[in-house]
Amino acid sequence: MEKVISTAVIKRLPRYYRYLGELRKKEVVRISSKELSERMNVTASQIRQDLNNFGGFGQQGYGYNVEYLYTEIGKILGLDQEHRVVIIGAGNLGQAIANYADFARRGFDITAVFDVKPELIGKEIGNVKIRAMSELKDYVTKQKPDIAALALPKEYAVQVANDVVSWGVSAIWNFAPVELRLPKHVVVENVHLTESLMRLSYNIRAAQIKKNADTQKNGKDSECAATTE
Amino acid sequence: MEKVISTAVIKRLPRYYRYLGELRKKEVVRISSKELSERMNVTASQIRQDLNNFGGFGQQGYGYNVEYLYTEIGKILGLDQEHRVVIIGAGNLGQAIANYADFARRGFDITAVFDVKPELIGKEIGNVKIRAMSELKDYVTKQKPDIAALALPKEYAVQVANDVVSWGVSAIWNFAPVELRLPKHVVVENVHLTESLMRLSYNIRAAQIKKNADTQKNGKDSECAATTE
DNA sequence: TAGATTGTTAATCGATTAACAATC
DNA sequence: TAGATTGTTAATCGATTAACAATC
Repeated sequence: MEKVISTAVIKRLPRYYRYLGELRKKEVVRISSKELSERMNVTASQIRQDLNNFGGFGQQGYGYNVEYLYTEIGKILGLDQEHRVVIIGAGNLGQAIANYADFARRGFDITAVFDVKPELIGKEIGNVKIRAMSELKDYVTKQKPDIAALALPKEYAVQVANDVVSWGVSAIWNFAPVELRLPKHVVVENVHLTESLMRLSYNIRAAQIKKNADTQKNGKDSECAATTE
Repeated sequence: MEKVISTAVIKRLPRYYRYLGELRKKEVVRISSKELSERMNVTASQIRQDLNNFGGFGQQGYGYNVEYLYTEIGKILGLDQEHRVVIIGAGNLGQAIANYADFARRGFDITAVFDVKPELIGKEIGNVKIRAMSELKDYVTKQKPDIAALALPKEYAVQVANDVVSWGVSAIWNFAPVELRLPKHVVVENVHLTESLMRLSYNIRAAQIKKNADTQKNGKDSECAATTE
C-alpha cells in the first residue's frame, strides 16, 4: 500500500482513466490489456505491469471490467475525494482555470479566486467572485483549501507560494515559470507552458532536419548517420 | 547531427535554458556542471551527458561560458527561428496564450486568433483581432503558419486538427483533452491540464498516506511496508 | 474441458550515475 | 606546472518488454 510508484507509471494513469471513461460512455463492458494497448499506443505488458502496482483488477481469460477499472483508477488518483482549490491570479489564465468545467466534474471545486487589480475585484468568474489579495491570508487560514493554483507573474509566485504554504496549504499547482523551493511535505505540480512550447520548437526543427536528410535521398548514408552520429 | 535524442533529455533542455537565462541576467560569466547541478537538482554527470549529445560546449578546467551555452541551447531548441502561431479558440485559454508576453520574447509570434462566437469576432487580443473560423482555411492556406495552437472544446479539436494539417500545418500545440491521431510528419505537443491536476491529486493522497504511516510511529513496520508492499 | 487472458517472473533495453583519462 | 573540470567510457540502476504458468 505504501510502495513508491515511479512517476512514469503515474503519468500514464490519467490517460488510462480518460480512455476508460470514453469506453464507459460507449457502454463497453469489458476490455483486454491487448485491445487497450492497441488503441492507446502502449504495450499490453506495460498496462498489466502498471495496474498490478496497485492490485489485480482483472480476471484471467476475461480481461478487465471497464466500469470497475475506471472506478478503481479514479480512487488511486484520489478523484473520489473532493478538492477545494483557490486560484491566485485572475488574469486570462486564472480565469481559464476557473471556468474549466472539466475540473469541477472531477471533484475539483474552485472555491475562491484572488487578484491584486482593483478593477477585477468583485467580478464574477466561474461561480465565485474575485477577491482582493489582501483577504488571502484570512481566507486560507480559515478555509484551509486543499490546493492553491498559482496563475500570477513569476515575480510574485515565489513569495505567494511561501506565504500560502506557511498558512497551511500543502499542494501547489504552479503555472508560473519558476522552480518553487518548498518544504518536502508540500506537493507541487508544475505546468510550464514556455517549456512545452520549446519542446515543440525542438521537435519542429528535428523534423525539418529529418525531412531534409530524407529528400537528399542518400538513403543509406542518412540511415547510417541516424545510428552513428 | 541526426542522432535521435531521448525525450528525457529534451525535457531537461528548456530548464537548463531558463536557468542559464537567469544566470546570464545576473551577469554570471562561467559555471561548472557541478555548480549548475547543485542549483538545479540534477547530477553534474547528467548535465554533461545531456549537453554532449549535441557537442562539447565546455572547456576542461574552466566549465561552461554562460552566455555561449545559453545561445547554443537556444539554437538546439530552435529558438533562433521565428515561429508564426495561430490560435484556434479565443476562450479564456486562447486569450491567455495570446497575451502571454513570454512567448513573443522567445520568437513565437501570435499572428492570428480564430473563434466561432460572433460576439468575439473583431475583438482585439494581444495585438491581433479575433477572426471568424470561416476564414481559417483561407488564412492557413495562404499564410502557412508554423504552429496551430488548439484551445477549443475537445468536441471540435479532432476535426480542426485534421483540417489544419490537410491545409499544410505541421506542428500542433494541443490544449484539448484528446489524443490526436495525425500523420507521422506532424509534430504534436500536448498540454493536458486535467491530467496534470490528476497527478497532483495522486501525489496529495500519496503524501497523506505517508503522513498517516509516519504518525502511527511503527517506524520499522512502515519502512518495511515501503519496500515490500 | 479448451481458449483466453491475466498476474508475475525473467530478459532486455535504455537512462542515469560513477569514474577517470584528456586537457585547458 | 598543478588544479580543475570537461568529455567520454564503463558500471549501475530502473523501466519496459517478453514469456509463461496460473486460472477464470
